[in-house]
Parts: sequence; C-alpha cells; structure tokens
Amino acid sequence: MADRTRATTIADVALRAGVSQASVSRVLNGKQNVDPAIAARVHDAVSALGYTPSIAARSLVHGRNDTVAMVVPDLENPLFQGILKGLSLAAAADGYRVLVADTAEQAGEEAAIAREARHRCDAIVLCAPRMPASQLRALAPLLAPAVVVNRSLDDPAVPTVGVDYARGMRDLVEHLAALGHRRLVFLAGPDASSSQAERMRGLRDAVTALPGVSVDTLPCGSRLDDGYRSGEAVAAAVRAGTTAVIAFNDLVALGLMPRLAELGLRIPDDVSVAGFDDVPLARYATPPLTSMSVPRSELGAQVWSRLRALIAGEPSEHALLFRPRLEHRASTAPPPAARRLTGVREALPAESEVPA
Amino acid sequence: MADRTRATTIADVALRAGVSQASVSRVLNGKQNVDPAIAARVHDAVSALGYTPSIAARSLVHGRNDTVAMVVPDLENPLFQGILKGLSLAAAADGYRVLVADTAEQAGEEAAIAREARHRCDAIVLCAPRMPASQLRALAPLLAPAVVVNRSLDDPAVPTVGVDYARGMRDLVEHLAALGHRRLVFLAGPDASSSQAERMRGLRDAVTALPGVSVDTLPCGSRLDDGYRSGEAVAAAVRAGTTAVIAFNDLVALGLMPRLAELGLRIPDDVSVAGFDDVPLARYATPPLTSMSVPRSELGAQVWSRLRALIAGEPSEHALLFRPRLEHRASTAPPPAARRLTGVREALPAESEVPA
DNA sequence: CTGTTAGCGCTTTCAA
DNA sequence: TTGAAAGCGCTAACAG
Repeated sequence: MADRTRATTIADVALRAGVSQASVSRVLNGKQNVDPAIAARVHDAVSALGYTPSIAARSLVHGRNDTVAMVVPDLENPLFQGILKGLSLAAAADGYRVLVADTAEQAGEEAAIAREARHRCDAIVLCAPRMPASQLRALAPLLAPAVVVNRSLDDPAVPTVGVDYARGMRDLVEHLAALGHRRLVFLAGPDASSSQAERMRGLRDAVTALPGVSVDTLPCGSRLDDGYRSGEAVAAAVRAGTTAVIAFNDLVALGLMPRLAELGLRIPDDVSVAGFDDVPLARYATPPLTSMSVPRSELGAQVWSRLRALIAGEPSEHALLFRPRLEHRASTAPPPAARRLTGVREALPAESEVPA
Repeated sequence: MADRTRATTIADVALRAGVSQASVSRVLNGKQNVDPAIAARVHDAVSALGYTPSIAARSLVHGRNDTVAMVVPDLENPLFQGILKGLSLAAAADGYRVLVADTAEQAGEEAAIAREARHRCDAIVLCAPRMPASQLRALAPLLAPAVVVNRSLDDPAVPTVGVDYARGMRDLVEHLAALGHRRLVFLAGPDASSSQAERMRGLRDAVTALPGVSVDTLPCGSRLDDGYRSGEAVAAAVRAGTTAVIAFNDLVALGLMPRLAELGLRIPDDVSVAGFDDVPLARYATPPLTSMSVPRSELGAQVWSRLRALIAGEPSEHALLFRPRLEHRASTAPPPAARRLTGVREALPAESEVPA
C-alpha cells in the first residue's frame, strides 16, 4: 500500500542529514564546494528517504520545466511521426522532454492549442500546414521560442525547418521526363496545405523548364484511401494518354497502386507511379515505389537543434530546407511508347531488385 | 521585440483591478460568490494585461500538473503510435496533456526513464514489452497511478490494458487450418517481448486443439527488414511442405511478401501469408494482407479511461483484454493441394476485391 | 564552506 | 464577500 501522506521534501532530507536545506540543494545540484562529509550525509539521507526533488517547485523557481511541446495536425501522418521521433530523441539527450498535442485536424482550435501548449512548456514546435498564413504570422511571435515546421515564415524570431517540396517536385518531374514521360498527372493533397502549394509551385517550375511536358492536377487528398479512390480517375487519364502519375505523398501512392492493379493497369508497364516522403514501406511495395526521400528523423533532430539554441537565448538561425532525394525504384520506368524504342532494362534501377 | 521582463503575474492583475490576489484567483477559478463588479474588473485587467496563470505555480500548489506520460520502446511502431493517438485525444478531452518518452529500445534505461517521466507527471502509461517480469513487478508500484500496456501483471494497483495475443494467434491458426493448411511457419518476434511469448502460447494452444496441424518457429524480428530477410528461410520451408506463414506482425509480413515474390513464390497460390495488428496499409498490400485487427486507438482511449479513474482515486479496475478480430483478405487462401480439390473461388473472401 | 532568508506565482485557510 | 497571510518545495543571494 502506498501511503497517502505527503511526499518527502528537501526539508526532510535536511533534517535527517542534520544540515540546512541549502546544503542539500547544493549537494544535489553539484554547486560550489561542499564538504565531502556533508555531501555524504546528504546522499545517505536522500537514498534512505528515497527523495526526489519536486519538478514543480524547481520549475517555479527556474521559470522553465525542461519540456517542449510539439503541435501536430495528425499523429498518424508518418512525416510527423518521424519528426516526433527525431525530436524526442534529440531533446532527451539534452535532458528535455516532449509534450505532444494532436490538434486532430481541428483547424479552428489550432492556435489556442498551440498557445496552451506553449504556456506549459519552454518552447514549441508548430506543425500547422493548413493554418492561414496571416494567422500563423500573428501567432508565431506569441509562441517564441518556437520553430515552425514545413512552412516559410519571415518572422526573424521564429526559424523554420522544412522540406523543399517545390524543388523535390521539380526533381521528380525531371526524373519522369528523363524516362520519357510527357503527360503526367498529379494527385493533389489538401487545398489548404502549405506543402501542397509548394508542390504545385515545383510542378509549374518543372513544366516551364521542360517544354513538351505537361502535368494535369486531380484533386485527391493525403491518405491511403484518398489514393485508392483516385484509381478510376487515374485510369481514365491513362486511357487519355497519361503515362505517369505523381501522388501527393507515399500514402496516396500506396493506396492508388493496388486500385490500379484491380483496374487492370500494370505498374510501371502501363503507368508509372511516384510518391513523396519515402516512408519505410515504399521500398517494400509492389512494385517498389519510387519516391522523394525526406529525412524525417533528421528533420526532428534539426528542429531540436534550432529550438535548443533559441531556449539558450541565441539568435534565430536561418531557415533550413532539406532537399528531397530521389529514390528511384521499380514503380517508375519509361512509358510504353518509349519502352518499345529503348527497351526496359537500362531504365530499371539496379536496387529495385533488392529493396533491403 | 518581446521584452525580456518578467511575465505578468496575478499580482499585476490584482493591482490593476484594485483588488486582492485572492479575489483574482477566485474569479479566475469560478470559486465562491464573487461580486459581479469585481469579477468584471478582474476580467478587464486580465485581458488588458494578457495575463495567463503560471502552470508551474499552480502545479506546485495543487501537486499535479494535468499531464500524463507515455513510455514507449519505439515510437515508430504503429501499435504504439495508434495508442498514443487514442490516448492523447482522449486525455485532451479531459484537459490532460501527454508527454512521450521514447526509450529507444534501451532496455537498461527503461525503468529509470519511466520513473523520471512519472515524476514529472500525474500518472504514467508504460509500454515495456521486453522488460523482465520481475523488474516490471518491482517497478509498477513505484509508478502508480499507472497503466501497463500489453502485459499481464498481478499488481492490484496497476491495471493493464492489452491485446489477447494468445487468443488472436489461436484464431489465426484456426483460420488457416480451416482453409486446409496443416504445416505452418511462424516468424517469431523479439525473444524478450512479452507479446511474443503470448503469441507462442496461442500457437501451442492451437496446435494442441488442432490435431494434424503443426507450426514451426523461425526467428525473425518485428520490423519490415526482418520480414524481408526471412524470405529465403520461408521459401525453404515452403519447399519442405509448409503452406502458410504467420508473421509476428504486419510489418514483418509486409516486408516478407515482396521478398517471396522475388523468390518466385506467389501469394497465396504457393504460400499463404498472414500478419498481426492490421495496420492501415495491410488492406492495400499486394495481395491484401490477412491480419488480426487490433483496435489501436481504442486501446489508447481505454488506457486513458483507466488512468483517469486512478488519478481520481478510484480503485483499479480489472485487466482489459481486446480480442483481435480476423480480417480475412487475399493473402490467405487454401493451400495448393486443397485448392486442386476444392477450387479457389469459394475460399477467396469477397472483400478482397475491394479493399476500401 | 554553510546556514539564514527571501522569494518564484498561485491557492487557500482564516479573519474581518 | 473580501483581504491578509501562510505556505506548496525549491533555489539563490547574502551573510557569517
């Protein structure tokens, strides 16, 4: 039975060790020079009483609680999961903990949740891809120290860490164009998402830079079933001459592929499919999915690096943008027409044979 | 520029409103009968100053901070992600936040991390599948209020919420046996994992109850690449007469399937494959993966329900065990021999045609 | 090197 | 109904 009495406090330790509370505090915090004899008695008392300092009291005195919050729109998104993982590991190494706040896609609550979370913690990581830019701009300064993920922001106090979706998209289109594709389809993500806008920008850049290449956009979404449900629309596009499809992200691509198979389309023989994010499962898909790799854990680690600096009072660093890296796998290959001319073999990446 | 001065305190509000701190506190907490006029002035002052109460100070007084911790061995595991999601949403609805502590598989640190996390929070959720039972038994009482996930424990103060892996395994074997399979292979998870032990128990139960059915165990692991790497061993087993393989979990199965395909084995024509957990991707695999469904978010919600009761001082409830539900998809079908006799069609589930 | 003494910001008796 | 005052448990000046 755990007794319901008050937990032991520093006073109990001081009493038992026959010293002042200040000395106990010093010993426990390794401050100044403390007489070894006293230190020993304190340590004895501490272990005898099983004492542990109150985090709350310490927080009150220090004005910080060694905890940072991460606000995400959806914990089920592999990207945020990866960032959370990287962040929590990096932060833990510095003695910090991470509080998660899933806003459950309630865009309206986001700002309030973020402020509340920030208020409980020393700093905050904000992932709010759908928050209107104006609202974000107003909110950001209230959140500092803070790091914003996957969005650009010109607040000098709030650095951003993110993925260069535009560049990644452009690289991806170039990859497909190099394979010989000319008519592409893009399965768009949520309209309000900032990374969706970035992707579109990359798409436009690519089309501009690549005469003869066109990209049609089909509204879709960001999840497995969104991809699955887009199967028919994609099939129709393929019948109309499209030879490759770029999914908003890997989840969409992974949902789409089996549907295309059901509809009798072979990948990549009839149509190439590419994703974005390079989730772990991408290389184990059938066929292995070509994707743009995003360093999820590394993103989290960098977020922590920025955050730690801000907490320490250092000035905000420059925005950090990771350029996605193409992971060419078997789901993208030359289009049917080109294949008849050049043959498949040279276009298939060697590693598509051995995903591990 | 945010000024570096102290944040506004209740004293500032009291001063500005021309009342005592006690009154401000009362108004803000809706205590007792407060003169409407005073309340109004307080509210004015609060909004004028943009005051928000200090969480730390409040925590010190109340002895709680409305936060619970969740300790997990690996945040990348879909099961824990799902539980975290369900927990954080349910807890948030009651005004609680969730702190995550990823022990990064460092079994040695687990207990220390858990105690530290508990110390920062009002309660804790412990996911420690590999912690030795003796250690867990010793640790659990020190963590209360706490809920242990996916492990049995006879501590009357620490309830458990989990999955009946033994039963699920047995149901899965029965499913395969009913399809006509007699020689099965099980790709085992981490030896020290408690759920692995439970699965083995279910396997033994099934074999005992089903004369003529045998299950060979192959060491494997719990992740995608573990499954992938088991491909050759599985192929060898198939050549030796095995007709179905049960993976430790879906990740293993999803890693295994493409490897089997590479090795020239067709699923389910040459060998049936089943997973466990029913991750979202299972139904979008090629072929759709038969799996035992585990209510991940519901688990999280139930964990919160238990935890909330404990925090409120209510006695610990009985252990809660969810029975996994079979999701029969196209990856499992009658074995080659049986198929020749009975034909494929009747054995294929209708829903395998339309995953969504 | 050690003890005394103020607080950190808030809640809560206890009087008035 | 309201205010004064005493802590919650700890740290940090400041003396000694």
